[in-house]
Amino acid sequence: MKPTPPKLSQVQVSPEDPRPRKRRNRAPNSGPTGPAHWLIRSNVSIGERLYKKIRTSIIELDLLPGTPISENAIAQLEGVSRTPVREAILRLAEERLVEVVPQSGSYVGRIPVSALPEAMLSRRALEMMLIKTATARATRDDWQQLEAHLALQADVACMDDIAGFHHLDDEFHELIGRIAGLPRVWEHVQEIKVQMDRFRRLTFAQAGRMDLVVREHTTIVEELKAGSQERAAKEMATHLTGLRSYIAKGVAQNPQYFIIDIDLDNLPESVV
Amino acid sequence: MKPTPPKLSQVQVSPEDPRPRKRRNRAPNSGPTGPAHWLIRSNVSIGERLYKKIRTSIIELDLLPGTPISENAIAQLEGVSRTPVREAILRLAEERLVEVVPQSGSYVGRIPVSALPEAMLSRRALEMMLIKTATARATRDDWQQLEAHLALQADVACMDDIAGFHHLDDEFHELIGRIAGLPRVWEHVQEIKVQMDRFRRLTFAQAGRMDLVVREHTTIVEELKAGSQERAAKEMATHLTGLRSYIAKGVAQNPQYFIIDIDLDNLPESVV
DNA sequence: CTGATTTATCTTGCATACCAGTTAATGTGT
DNA sequence: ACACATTAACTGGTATGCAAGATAAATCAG
Repeated sequence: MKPTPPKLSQVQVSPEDPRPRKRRNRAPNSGPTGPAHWLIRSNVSIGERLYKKIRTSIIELDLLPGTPISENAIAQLEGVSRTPVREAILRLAEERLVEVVPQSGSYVGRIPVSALPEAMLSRRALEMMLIKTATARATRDDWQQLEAHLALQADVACMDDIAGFHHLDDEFHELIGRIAGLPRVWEHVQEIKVQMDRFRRLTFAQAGRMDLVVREHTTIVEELKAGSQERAAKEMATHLTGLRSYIAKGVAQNPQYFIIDIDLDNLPESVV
Repeated sequence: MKPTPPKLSQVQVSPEDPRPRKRRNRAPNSGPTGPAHWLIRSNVSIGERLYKKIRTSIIELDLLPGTPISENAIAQLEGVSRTPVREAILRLAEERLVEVVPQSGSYVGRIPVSALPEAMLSRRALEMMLIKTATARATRDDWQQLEAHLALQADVACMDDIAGFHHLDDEFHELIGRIAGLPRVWEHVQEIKVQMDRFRRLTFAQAGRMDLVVREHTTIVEELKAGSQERAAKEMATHLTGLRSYIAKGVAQNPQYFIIDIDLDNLPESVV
């Protein structure tokens, strides 16, 4: 198959190398220079693609918590080698979406219960800051974008398109982050709320609640337009509070999907 | 060493395999089960070790932003193969501590300027929530721990041990997170503030400010003991605000260390 | 039939090899 | 001298193979 020529290079040639190189090495590590900024290559490596694909499968519960996943199996299924698969798995393990047990197996990460109330509180704190800042900075153009988005939400809510509505919900909060001039904060919120999202999908169908969400969004936008930071923040807090009372019940129904690392009867209190 | 039996397995045997296996395969993927929880192995893989080592070097500025780093060079230096090195580099690239340019080279990540004000605002929002919650929940035992830590801080501040003081500073904020019953939130804050820490080390020596920090910490603890959530939060905000006015100057001094992705003359405002 | 032991076959961790693409020293033509 | 094509030596992305540990089926001892 492979001729495998005698490849003794790779090793560093000694200074007295009898065969003087015709071409000199290229300048090695000549101090801090940074990458050539004029060419930013697109990162569409196999590993990146697999990461996004598996991540979506986990978040949307195509893969239930605790399901064994095998690097080999995925590699065969996708027709690639284990290397990019492993790259994706390791990234997912870092955000606790996958649990890797060395020499034994990997599993879709169970939801750490302690992450749920903390994520809710963190998200609320950050998004209250975002809505205050957005209220202070929003232009009339921003108002229009927000209202157009609200109309879109109402449309999709009518059609009972849960997945589509979930996407729009994220987009709405992202828009507020952009208006606040703090888009990275929304990215952090997204990382924080991953386990919350999985919990929600596991426990309630969330159908019928879409109208309520649109109403709350509408109220938030109204307060934003009125320029009242505190009231807008209060509405945002109302919009994001909750969940806490559902945790104990949700965990009790399907304990195999969770890592119960805190006392379910004594969940962290919320202080607004 | 090892007889290495004819290992033609690995491939899936066809159903009509003339040599029926004496041992059957072990049950494959029999539904969600989760890992064997009774044995939690320590994760001291080479990749993990390298990740922490390189990360520390970057954060503590042993490696300046923009410095080229080579997977091969590190692998040789550490006496391991490229695989675990690559694993570490990829993790670092995710938190923007390394910039990877495919087929060209990798570099210590330059500091994205836009991350600085956003990190400060996020941290402030989260830590204000933490101190309020901690104030509400703290027991007399917690008070003692806090005061003991303040004494420790004062000691180290006297000795001009900057690195040690930085560590204690982090520990103080971590303690507040624990008292609030929300330790994961502090972990998130740590991720958020990485670029801020690098900026600080790049621009000011921070010497002489240690006494001020200890005084501010002391004030915060006093308000916590008094049980006044709002005042404690206000002191925390004061403690964490700042930096903004230094950004433009710091970037101007060493522009090669930064990714200037926002308008330096129009940094995001702070809304408390 | 029950419980301990063996063993085939899994798993992930790491090493190695190869590839395509980038880069910069070099050679060459003008 | 200077512009330009050439090309050796690098880069990170991927494929593959082996090793050590874990696990459950198969086997054996009682």
